[in-house]
Amino acid sequence: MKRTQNISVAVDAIVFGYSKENGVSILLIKRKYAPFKGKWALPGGFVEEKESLEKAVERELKEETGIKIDYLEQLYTFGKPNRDPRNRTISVAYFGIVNASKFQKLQASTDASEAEWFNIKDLPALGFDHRQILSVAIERLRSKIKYEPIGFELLNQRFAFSELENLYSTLLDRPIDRRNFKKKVMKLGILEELDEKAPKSGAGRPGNLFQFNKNAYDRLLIDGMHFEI
Amino acid sequence: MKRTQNISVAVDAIVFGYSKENGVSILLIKRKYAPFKGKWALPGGFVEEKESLEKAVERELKEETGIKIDYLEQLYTFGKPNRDPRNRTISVAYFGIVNASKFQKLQASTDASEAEWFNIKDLPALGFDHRQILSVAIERLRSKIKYEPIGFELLNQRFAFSELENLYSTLLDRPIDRRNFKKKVMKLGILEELDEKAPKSGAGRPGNLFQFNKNAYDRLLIDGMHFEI
DNA sequence: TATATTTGTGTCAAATTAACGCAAAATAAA
DNA sequence: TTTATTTTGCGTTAATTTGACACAAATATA
Repeated sequence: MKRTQNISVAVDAIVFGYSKENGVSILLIKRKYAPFKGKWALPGGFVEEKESLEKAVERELKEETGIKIDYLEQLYTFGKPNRDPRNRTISVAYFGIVNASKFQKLQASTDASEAEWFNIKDLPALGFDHRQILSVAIERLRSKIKYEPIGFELLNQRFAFSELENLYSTLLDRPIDRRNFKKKVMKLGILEELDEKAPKSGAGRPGNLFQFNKNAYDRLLIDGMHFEI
Repeated sequence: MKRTQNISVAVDAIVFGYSKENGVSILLIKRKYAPFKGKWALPGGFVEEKESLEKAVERELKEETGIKIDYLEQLYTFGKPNRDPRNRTISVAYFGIVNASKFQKLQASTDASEAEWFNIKDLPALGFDHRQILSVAIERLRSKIKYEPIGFELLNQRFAFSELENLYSTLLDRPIDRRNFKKKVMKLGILEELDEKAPKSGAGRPGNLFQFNKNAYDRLLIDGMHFEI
């Protein structure tokens, strides 16, 4: 077969993080080179000859942000002919999540790096078609928490129940009934309640810590779950 | 930026069709050239320089099978380094549906062409990683009919209710209660019952024709629907 | 004409959901 | 120290939804 094609293949990563104080955030980098030099954009870059797409994402994330991802799945492939001003590039976008502890860590060391977290409600202008990619990712996150316990990936391994509640009501952008929510989540059987109390944060009765049971979750996925809140 | 990459970009199409007699089927072509010459494979091919990915799928489908699709959405991008024996190729796979009338039509003119419908339970050996792509597509179809009325795309515009019931029970591979199913579907408010009777086919009381109301469906999508059967 | 087949319309108990009440355990204010 | 205020844990109850069936009506077929 003759080679007449001249299309580049890139990957981009939309990485979500969460904390109660900063809300749902995504990781952006400040571009060092043209095009869009100095502008904010999604971390990503060109795929190397012998690496898989996933490896490419992980490599780029490490290079550009120093972060190692906790959850990664393919989001969508963007391929409009003129989305890159240089030459035609199709980008396979990946959807990633880091848990709360890593999210906090990067925040502390942000100054040195060119990577920064931005609350999804307060985003800067972005290069390329990254704004559009981001919209697709946010939509995916919103719908995903309704049928997969993906929300747990955003928290630490052990968390207070109110953090989970807070996360869901932030993502769904509406109040949720605390009592009914807890009943529903517990009935899924994927959370273990620990004896330990959560570290105190302000007023109120201290609650137990909870943790996510991965095995129970995998069993659930086989049957298929629906988790309408 | 230096061009060091040498990756080809292709699209593949998984096109579903349905009829009561032949069940859920997908469209395959017999390859005319190496690699996998003479083997069955998904329709598809390399993306041209200035066309979008969707246009590429539509073009390839027309060239290879003569069919025009009724529903098309991106499925997944497959990019393992050695999935094509020639040189590295990533393939953006698309998920398509044709409605029953077109499905029948191709069947009639199959002999001349190299395209053929295969029931998804009785598939031939496939070239490349197309078997894996197919699995992802079938999984998508199975899960999609549970939260989007995508099943209607597989039928004709006007259909007997039993055809819909039959489609769902075929796809879900289990019996469904006809009466409860009808109640649930009708409550979605996206079907209109016509005065006309369905053309008779065998014994039994003749039923009304139904048709899908696209406007009502779009309204429903905004709120989000769940359609657990 | 009797029988089998398919469609249309219900019924009803069980399970689930949504809305809310209230006491217990902590901090914050008086 | 006493009294709010806040947050958690554990309910109750009515309304709704689901799942399992019953049965009559309209047609083809034996």
